Amino acid sequence: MTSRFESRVLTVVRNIPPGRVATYGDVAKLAGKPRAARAVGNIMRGCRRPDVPCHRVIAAGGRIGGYGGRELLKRSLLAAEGVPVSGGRIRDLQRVRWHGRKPAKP
DNA sequence: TAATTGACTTCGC
DNA sequence: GGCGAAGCCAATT
Repeated sequence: MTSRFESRVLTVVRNIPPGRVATYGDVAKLAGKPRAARAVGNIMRGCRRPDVPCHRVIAAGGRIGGYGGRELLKRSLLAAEGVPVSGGRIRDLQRVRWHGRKPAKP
């Protein structure tokens, strides 16, 4: 906790605009470690803060992670933000995929 | 300090 | 399309 990487990940996730999503790999990449997708997941698990929209962070291929159990709380939140979701999957991932236009300041 | 675990990703069968 | 194995990183025990 409170490691550099974690701060960066949190900042990146916080910068994800509404209606957009990013994969764990993308967040990791934006955080400076393109292969730290697992680590990102771990950080998310321990964070769960209101200032960090963890529901906008999804798995690769438009799949939802395990957050919220099997009912996929993320799905509802994403759908409510305008993200096209289909049975627990993002319909047009490339369309809503966030590219990090608002980079964090280290 | 070392080993295990997990909200991951990608390739192969 | 589903299942398994290998690889990578941080947190936890």
